[in-house]
Amino acid sequence: MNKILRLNTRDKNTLLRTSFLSQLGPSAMAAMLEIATVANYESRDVLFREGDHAEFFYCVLGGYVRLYRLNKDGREADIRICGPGDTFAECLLAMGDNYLYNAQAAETVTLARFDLQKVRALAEQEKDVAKTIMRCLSDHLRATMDCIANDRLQTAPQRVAHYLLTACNTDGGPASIRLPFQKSLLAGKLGLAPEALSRAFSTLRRAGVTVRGRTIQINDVTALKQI
Amino acid sequence: MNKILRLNTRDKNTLLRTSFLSQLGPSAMAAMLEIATVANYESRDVLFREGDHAEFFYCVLGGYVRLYRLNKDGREADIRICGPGDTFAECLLAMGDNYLYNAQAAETVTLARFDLQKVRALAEQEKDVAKTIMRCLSDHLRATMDCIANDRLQTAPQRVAHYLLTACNTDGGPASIRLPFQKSLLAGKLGLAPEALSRAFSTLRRAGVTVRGRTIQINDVTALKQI
DNA sequence: CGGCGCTTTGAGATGCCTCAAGCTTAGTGG
DNA sequence: CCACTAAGCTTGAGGCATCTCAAAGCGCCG
Repeated sequence: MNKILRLNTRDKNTLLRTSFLSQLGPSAMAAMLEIATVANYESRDVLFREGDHAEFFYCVLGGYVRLYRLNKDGREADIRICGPGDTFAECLLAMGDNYLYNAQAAETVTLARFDLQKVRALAEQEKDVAKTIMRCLSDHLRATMDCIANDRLQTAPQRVAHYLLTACNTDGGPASIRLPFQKSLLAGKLGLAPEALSRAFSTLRRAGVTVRGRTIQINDVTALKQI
Repeated sequence: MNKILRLNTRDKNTLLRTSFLSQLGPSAMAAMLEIATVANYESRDVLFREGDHAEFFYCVLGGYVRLYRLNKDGREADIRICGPGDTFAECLLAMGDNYLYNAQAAETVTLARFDLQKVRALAEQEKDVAKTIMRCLSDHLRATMDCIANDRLQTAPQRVAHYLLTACNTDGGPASIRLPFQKSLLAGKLGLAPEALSRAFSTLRRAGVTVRGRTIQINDVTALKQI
C-alpha cells in the first residue's frame, strides 16, 4: 500500500464526479475534499479485515474492490464488488467502530479515504452531507435487497442474463459489452463458483450470447430478457 | 384493512418504545407522533405491491409482516420479516416513489404509518429525525449484508442454528425458545422451503435440539455453536 | 372430539459445488 | 516480435444440498 496524503489533480477530478461528492453544495464539497486522503493498493492487497477497528470510509476512484466474508472453514463469499464511484463502509458512519467484512483489492486500485469521526462531525454541521449519506445508504440497501431476491429467485443463467442486461443499457436489438473485471470476480458478485459462471455462459449461447475473453456479444437483447 | 386515524394509548406507548422513536428528542418525537396514523390488517392481507406508488413508511406495532419479491413464474422469495419495533420502506425516504417489494401481513398486524412527504420535510428541520433515519438504514443494510453472507456461506442446518443462537440470548448451557411465528415464515426468512427447514431441525436433533410445535429446547448452546 | 391447516416425511429431480485436467489468455523476457 | 510462462478459464465427472410434489402425521381451535 502506497499512501499519499493529498489528492493529485486527476484523483480530485475523479472524486468530484463521484455520486457522493457531486451532489454536495460548495461548502460541503470543499469540507469533504479537505479531509480526503488517497491510498493506492496492488491486486490482492487486503485493505482491512472483518472486526478491525474502523478508521475510514472509502470512495473508489479507480479499479475494483471485493467486500467479502469468511465462514469458519475459510471459505469466502463476496458481499459486494465496488468499482469507480462506489463508496463502502458508510454503514459505520451511523454505528459501529469495527469493519463488518473483509476488503481486498481485485486489481490495482485508487481510493479516497475519509476519516469516520470527521465525516460524522461534518454530517452534524452540513445538512448536505447527512442527506448524501442517507441517499448512499438507501442505494446500497436497495441494491443489497435486490441481491437477496435474485439469489433466491434466479438460477445461474438468469443471474448472468440479468447482469448483462443491466450492463448493456440497450432496450432491444444487438449489443456488445466489455467486462470491466475478471470473470472470477463476476462469479463472486453473482454468488457463483467460477465454473458455474462458465457453464451459465455456455447455456446462454443458445440465447444468442457469445463470449470471447472479456468481450460479450448479445444478438438480441429482447430475447435475453425472456430467460 | 381497518384504518384508524389517531393512535390509541396502547399503540402510542408501543410506538414510543420503538427503536425509531425512542431515540428522538422531545420536539422531534412530538412531530412524528403528530403525523402517525395506525392501520390494522388481517393475516394474508397485502399491504402494498412492488411498483405501487409509495405513500408511507411503516413501523410495526404488533404482529409480523413479510416483505417479498416475485419472479415472473410467480414464485415468491422473502426479503425480510418485520416484527414489533421494526420499520420498513424507509429506503424510500431518500429516493424513489414506488415500493420496491410486496408486503403482506403474516398474521393480524398493527402498524404505524408515516406519510413519506411529511417525514422528508421533518428530516430537513429536525436533525434528530435525519440521524434516526440514518441509523435505521445502516441497521438494515448491515442485516441485509449479513443475510447475503449467510445465504452464500451456510447450509440449512447452520442457518437454523444461527437463528436459534441469536434468538435465545444465552452464552452457554441449556435454553428454551418459543418461535414468535409459524415455521413456514421462519423458512422464508432463512431462504428455505418449509420442507428444508423441517429437515434442518431433524438434523439438529443430534446436536441436542428438540422441537415441539413452536417450542424449541436446546440442550447445550455451546455445542450448537460448533455446527 | 373433529376437522382444518400446518408440518413432517419420503422419493425423485435439479442445480450448484468440488476436484481435476486441459485449454486459452495475457503478460514477460529473450 | 515471438516464444514462454503463469494465471485464469473451460470442460468433464461425481457428489451434495435443496427443491418439488405427494401423502401421511400432528397440533390447535372451535
